[in-house]
This record gives sequence, structure tokens and C-alpha cells, in this order.
Amino acid sequence: MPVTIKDIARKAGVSHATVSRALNGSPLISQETTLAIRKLAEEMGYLPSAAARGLKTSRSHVLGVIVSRIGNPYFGEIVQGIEDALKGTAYSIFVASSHLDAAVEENIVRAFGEHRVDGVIVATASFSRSQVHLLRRYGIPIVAINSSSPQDYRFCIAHDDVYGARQVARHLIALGHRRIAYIGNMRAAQINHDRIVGFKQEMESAGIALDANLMINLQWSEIENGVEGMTTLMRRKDRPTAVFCFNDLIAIGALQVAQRMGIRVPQEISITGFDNITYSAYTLPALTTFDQPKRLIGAEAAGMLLDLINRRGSGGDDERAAPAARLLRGKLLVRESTARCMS
Amino acid sequence: MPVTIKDIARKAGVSHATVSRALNGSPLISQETTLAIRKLAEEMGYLPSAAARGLKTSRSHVLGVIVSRIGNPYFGEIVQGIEDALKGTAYSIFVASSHLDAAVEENIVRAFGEHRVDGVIVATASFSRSQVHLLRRYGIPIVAINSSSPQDYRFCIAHDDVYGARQVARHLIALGHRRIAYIGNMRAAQINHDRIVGFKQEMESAGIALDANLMINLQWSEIENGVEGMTTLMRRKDRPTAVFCFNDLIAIGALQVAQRMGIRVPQEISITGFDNITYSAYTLPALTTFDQPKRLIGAEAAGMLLDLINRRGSGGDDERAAPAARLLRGKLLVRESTARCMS
DNA sequence: AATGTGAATGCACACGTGTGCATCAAGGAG
DNA sequence: CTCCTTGATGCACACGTGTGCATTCACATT
Repeated sequence: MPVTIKDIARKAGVSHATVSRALNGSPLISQETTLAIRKLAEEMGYLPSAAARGLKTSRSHVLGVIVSRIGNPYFGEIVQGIEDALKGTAYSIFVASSHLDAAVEENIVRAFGEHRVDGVIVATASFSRSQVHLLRRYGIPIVAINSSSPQDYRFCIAHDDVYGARQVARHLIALGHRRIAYIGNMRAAQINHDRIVGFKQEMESAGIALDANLMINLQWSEIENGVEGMTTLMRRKDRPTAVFCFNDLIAIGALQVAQRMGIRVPQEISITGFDNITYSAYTLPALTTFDQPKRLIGAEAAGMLLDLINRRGSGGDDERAAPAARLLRGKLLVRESTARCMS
Repeated sequence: MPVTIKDIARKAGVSHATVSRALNGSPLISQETTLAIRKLAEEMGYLPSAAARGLKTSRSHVLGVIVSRIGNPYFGEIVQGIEDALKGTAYSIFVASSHLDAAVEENIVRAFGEHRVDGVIVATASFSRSQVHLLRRYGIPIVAINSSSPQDYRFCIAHDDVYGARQVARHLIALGHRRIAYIGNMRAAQINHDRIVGFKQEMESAGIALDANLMINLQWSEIENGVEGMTTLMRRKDRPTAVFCFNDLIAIGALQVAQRMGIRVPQEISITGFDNITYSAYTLPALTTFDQPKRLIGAEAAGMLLDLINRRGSGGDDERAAPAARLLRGKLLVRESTARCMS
């Protein structure tokens, strides 16, 4: 059995209330007893019980984080950013992978609810609306990251995908490409949509007609999906001269397919990624991509959530609080997988 | 304020004790009241408070997991395996990254302690001994994964690195290589040591003398370290014909350096990785590596930890319980980055 | 009718912590 | 000397849940 404040109280010859106050730095307690008690607590190896404290204060000091798949480096960096922002605060995080599976999502939300997490960061490509409502019903504030359905959330941190996609598309067009394919992930509804919008905007303003045959949308965005998408694309008679991939993982898959088929990148075909995960700098050729400020996004989301939690604590009303959304921009990263169109 | 069993009790016209029993399926309560109460709880959106329950039962139903860096795909898969094993149980996990930083480790252990996690899985390349003792002092059972200092732990799941390294080395030797370099990570003490041992064993039994100049040990094992190690290696006049890398990340870095220098892989130099992370299948050439059963390792660790927790619950004495260690073996994966030695 | 039996439920306390209120001692003002 | 203020501490309850024990009721047994 762990040491409790009662044990300390007994040993110090005071009441447990005094110990509680001393440890929390209450001004009601004289400095000398405070010091004596703290020293004793240290010696006895006392650790406050988060459960008991949470029960009393109805603050768990835990945030829930939902990602599509931990192990995906993109989410890894987001979580990293969240940890950065939480450093120095009393908060810990529950990280859970939804695998875009409704049943799993349900379990996660239940677990978050039972543990009375103080807030949730939803950073998954898609998340069922009913679970959002459930969380709201529990009174748990939510901040969404790059939400696929922003209308479901009142607080949001997002990357400006339209802007990013435009930069990438403009880059390809400036290189003389006109037959540009797009390999996307339809499960990431809003994000995919925004990137397509940015892509189309640039194509239109350059006066290039879109070829529906070159627009591919897959069910996921892992490397293997890039392989799949690129393969069907390369089977077409009239191949594109450039491929705009939804993210770096797809691009890595696409890159491999091209090289296996003996198509030189970037001489014969240009390939772009998106997100700038670490590995994209180490492919050969190194991937041209759009550098999304992932850590910053995670940190901002955590910051916003903490604000929300504290505001609520001070009597503010969630329902009436103004919705907030931050849109962050990244930067085009031209590396080696893109070159002037030669055909 | 969330719904409590008292709210349910009031509405159902029974005592809160009856509600508690009904929800927990106690045989003391008649079937009809049980059903009625459960229905009511469902309607009212009741969620048990993990804090209150934990306070009473002194079981948090939370496991702590410490990894070096979440975002490293190797640990991502380990965590995946842990999640697999926990599916269907009432357990959730706290995942924390130590970044191999002692101060961070201390915070993590404190957080785990305050939350009274039922057990901890240590899956980081190195973890300070004092923190292990602290956890033990708190009475929290620990299972280590691939521990760098197995003597510190009584329960361990490990990959047979000596065996694995031997397979890799044997493969390279069979291809005719004699000047084989090793790029390692000295921070991963035991693991690195075992892989070196396996490597040496095969070299010796093949009658090949080791060249100390070809043994490089770095401070970390990320891609950039592979770049660093390979660069210094290639500056030597008398280059190796094969490079045995500590893990896939280092190998990916090494691969890139070779190719940037115009050294063809595997024609001029063979490179091997270790672990078989997803990306290793998509480099060009695809990496020859040793497939470590990462998910299985994670799952086995979780299973062992649950056993430990339950045994303790049933009055067994931790101190006298026999230490247990499982050694799992993987399989050599020959892909394209290795070939017959041509010099 | 008195007693025993078993099933179903309520009472009351405990877990570890925080906090409003009462209590107590010391000392200054009247 | 009494009253009041100030500072320091204890008492007792609360948070939401689980559980040993007592209680109640119905029914069967003597």
C-alpha cells in the first residue's frame, strides 16, 4: 500500500488536513510546519493519488488523444508537439489509435469517458459524428486537428491544405507539366478535398483542363496504397508526366513503382509528396514535398485545449464560448523528385 | 456533472448499493431489478468513474508504456502489439517517450506513480536504474522489452539478437564478404552488444579477423546517424565490401550515403538493416534485414504483465515469484541490398 | 404458532484527498 | 481583566464506488 497523507499526518503528529494544505502550499499553514511536512513526505516517498485527487476536484489532469494509427510518423510528430506543449504542466496524455474503425472508436471514447479526461484532441483522418456527440454529452471539450468534417467541431487547428496544394501544383506547372495526376485518400474527406481544391485552382488559372482519368482516390494513405495507385496509373496508355500524391507515404510507394518499372524520376516523371515526414528526405531521389508544421500544430491544439479547460473551470460557459479555429501554413520544399517536363 | 450510481438509485427507488451490485452482475440481486437498473443506466448515459472505482479497488486498469521515441516506427509496432493484447480487457495504456533523457524519465515515472498504473512496460533503449528501483518501491510490476540491462529486471521479453545477428552475418559471409563493417548504437547497450556478439561469432567461425577500424558506434540510431556513420566509413581508404547496420533506420541513412557517392548497392557494397520496419521494404534497393516479430513481442509483454498483475492480486508474492524471460526469434529477410562480393 | 431458511435489499463504512467551518492559543487594544 | 483580532490547526464532510453486515420479507418446516 502506498504512503498516504494520513500516514504522514500520523508521523508528524498533525491532522491529515494540515498535511494536505502544507503540500499544496496553502498560506494557512505556518512555514515551519510546511517545510517539516514536505521533508517528511519526501522521505517517506509519498506520491499523491491522482484518483483520489481527481475524485475530489473533478479534474483528472489527463488529456485523450485519438490518432488514426500510432506508428504513422505523421501522427508521431503531432503527438510529439502535444507533449512539448504539455511539458511543465501537470497533464499527461492517453494516446489511442482508432484504425478508422467505428467499434474501436467507441471503446476509446468510453475509456476516455470513464477516466474523465479533461479534454480530447481528435487527430484522426475520420471520426464518427456520433462519438463526437457522445463526448460533448459528457461535457468533455474537444479540439480537432485537420478535421475531415470541421462542421462537427467548434474548436479546430488545421493546416491550410488549399494553400499548400496550390504551392505544390504551381511548382509542377511552372516546370511545364500539364498532364498531372492526383493520388488521394478518400477516407480523409475534408483534407483530401482541400488538396484537390488547391490543385484544381492552380490548374484552372493556368488554363489546363483536368483529366478525370488521372484522379485516383484510395481507401487509405499508407505506402502500399501508393503502390496500388501508381500501378493502375502507369498501366494507362497516356501516362501523366507528374504525380501529385496526397501524402509522403503514398509518394514513397509511387516512387518505388516508377523505379521498378524503369521510369526515371524526375527525368521521365515528377512525383511530389505532402507533409514532409522524416523519411521523405532520405528517399532517392529525395522527395519534393510540402512541409507541414506538425509539431506546431500539435502544440497549438494542446494549448487551445488547455485554454478551453481553464476557461470552463472559471465559470465560463462552453456553449456560449466563441468557436475558434486556427489555420497554419507550411512551406514548399523542393528537393529532387521534380524536374522540368521533357515531353 | 456526470451521472452517478446515486442518481440511478434515486430514479429507480433503490439504494446505490443495489445499483452497484446490479451493474457488476452480483448474484445477490434479482434478475428483474438487475435488468431494470441496467436499462436505466443505459438511458441515463451512465459511465462509471474510473477514479472512484480505482480508489476503492486499488486497481487503475491502466498500464504505463515507456518508449524511446514515439514516432519511431519500431516502437510504433511494439505499441501496436500491446494494444492488440489489451483488446477485450479493461485496460488502457499511457504511452510516454523518454527521449533517453533522465529528467523526462523521472517525470514519466512520477506520473505513472501518481496514476497508480497497475504495471509498466519498459521498451526504451536505455532506462535509468534508479527509476526502476523507484517503480519497484511503489510496488508496480515491470516487464522489460529488449532491455539494455536485463540484470535490472526480473521479467523480460526479448528478441534473440545474437541469433539474429548471426543469421545476418552468415548471410554476408556466404556471399563472400570478408571486410564487413558494423554501425551500431552504443546507447542501446545490451542490444548493441548482443548484435556485435552474434556478428563476431560468425566472423570467428569463418576464420575472418575483425578490423577494429570498421566498428563504429554512435549515440543514437536514427537515419541521420546512419548518414554520419556511413560517411566516416566511406572516407577510409580501405573500404568495407559490406555494412551490417544496427537497425533499419541506420541502414536507410547508409544506403543514401552510398548512392549519393555513386557507390552502387548491392553491386559494389552490400548493406543490411535490422528489425524490418515497414519502410525497409520500400527503399531502392529494398533492404535485406532481419524480421523481428515486433507486434508479437509487444503482445507477449502485455500478456506477461497482466499475468503478473493478476497473480499479485490473488495473494502471490512478487518477491518470491520466479523471474521469467522469453526470448523470441525472428527470421532473416533477404531482399535486394545484398549481393555476392565482387572484389 | 413458532422457528428456520434463503433470497433481496439497505445501512454504513472505507478508499485518499480537499475544504468550509469551528476551535484554540497568543497577543494587542480597550 | 475582558474582548477582539490574527494565525494555526483540527473536525467533519464530500467526491463516486464497492462490500461486509444487518435487515426485511416470504415461505417452508416443525
